[in-house]
Amino acid sequence: MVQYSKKIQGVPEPTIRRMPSYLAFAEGLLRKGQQFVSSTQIANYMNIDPTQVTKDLSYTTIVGKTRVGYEVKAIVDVLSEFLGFSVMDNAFLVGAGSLGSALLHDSGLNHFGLNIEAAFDVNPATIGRKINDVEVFHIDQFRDLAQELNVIMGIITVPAENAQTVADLMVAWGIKAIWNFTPARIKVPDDIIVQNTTLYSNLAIIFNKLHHERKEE
Amino acid sequence: MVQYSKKIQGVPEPTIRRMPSYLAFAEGLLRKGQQFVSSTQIANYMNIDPTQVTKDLSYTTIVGKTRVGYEVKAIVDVLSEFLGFSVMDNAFLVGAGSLGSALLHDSGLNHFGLNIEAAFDVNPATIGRKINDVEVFHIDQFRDLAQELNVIMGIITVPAENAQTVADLMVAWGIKAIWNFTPARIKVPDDIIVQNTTLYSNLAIIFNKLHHERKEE
DNA sequence: AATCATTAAAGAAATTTTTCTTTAATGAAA
DNA sequence: TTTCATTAAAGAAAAATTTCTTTAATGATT
Repeated sequence: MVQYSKKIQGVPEPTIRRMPSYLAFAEGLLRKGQQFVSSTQIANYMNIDPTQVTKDLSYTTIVGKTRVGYEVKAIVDVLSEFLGFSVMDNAFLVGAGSLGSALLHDSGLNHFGLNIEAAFDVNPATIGRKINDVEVFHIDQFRDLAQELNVIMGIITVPAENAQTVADLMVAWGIKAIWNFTPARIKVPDDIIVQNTTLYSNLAIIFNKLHHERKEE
Repeated sequence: MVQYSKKIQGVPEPTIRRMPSYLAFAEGLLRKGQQFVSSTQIANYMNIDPTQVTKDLSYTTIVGKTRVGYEVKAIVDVLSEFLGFSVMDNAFLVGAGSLGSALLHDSGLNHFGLNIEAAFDVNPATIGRKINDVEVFHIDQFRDLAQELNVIMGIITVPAENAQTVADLMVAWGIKAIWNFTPARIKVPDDIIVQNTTLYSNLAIIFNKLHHERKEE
């Protein structure tokens, strides 16, 4: 079957996954006052191939100079911009349990362009409280607040069995993207962006390497 | 160049990433009393191709029955075993800040075979406290405790700039695997397993889809 | 009992991602 | 000034992963 349209100009997801680390590295170099950095240096830091770095950076407007490398400042500026870390987007978080409150405490999210406007839960013990200056509301109040505030992302940190219910509510509320931290997979309309982040997948990979994989010799 | 040895029998990492979700789905079905599940059902739940599911499951000992599907109980049992979720491994966590304490609160880790024996920090405010029954020690005490307890994994949840220092200590302490939650990349000997889990990568992917990617039409 | 529809499984093909190779540029050293 | 070594960049090749195709099995339906 002929495919008449696809993602235009899509940057590979593995590339995007690596970029925040390039950025973190460059930010560190910037603080240390280093002006240029070569793909070899970056690759060495990341334990990957140098051409991988140049390929990845070639998706942006950054250009390197032969025998010199890339300008550190340019990497920081262009990459933050490219990754969407330089504009602030608003989010609601549903599920103010342990993982939820950890995210509320994480200043890194703010640093990378995500502002959590409010949190929601059903637990009377947490409702009304403030976690790191973010107020926790009863989930029934979500609809009204979503109207007032310009919120485009919903973060799901409830138990897996409630993920779909929360997702349905978020879609009804007009949210554009959902960051799902449960192992459950949610069904949403095609135009809603879903990103699943399951910590346990990483655990599974570690265990697999520890228990199964024999070493290369 | 001829490669004389490689990973033997390596299961693709994307496969392992998907497996915890298969498992979570199967556990849900088991609770509901469903006895069999087809690859189509699983694929529909995951929003992936059915053959992907059969391929993934073919790496395990699970076999399906034509026109019936896979036995739910078998998926649960074999997958938990396969993913290493059915034996308990001990870990130390360094960095009892917001993310660190969230992990300490997360019962899911225990459910999936990871037991955090102790936590470490340098902040006097947290040292001596117990977080969800896990005691927080000063990092200097790590060496002694590592001797006593059979700990194979170290979890790094310190600020990025301290990641390498902590990793070096962990390696010196004889840890076999490191789960690194910072965006920094750490250098360790080849025989140490490192798994990097950077939340901000996921954020980058969402932003990229929100800001850059045009929809297919 | 015969047909049909659904399914797992295996292998082929297509796609995606990574690694390798070549080229040209240029700062540093001789 | 000339040579040398390092680098980015572009394209080719290789490797990994996903999707497609075919086959055979079998429960359900007629």
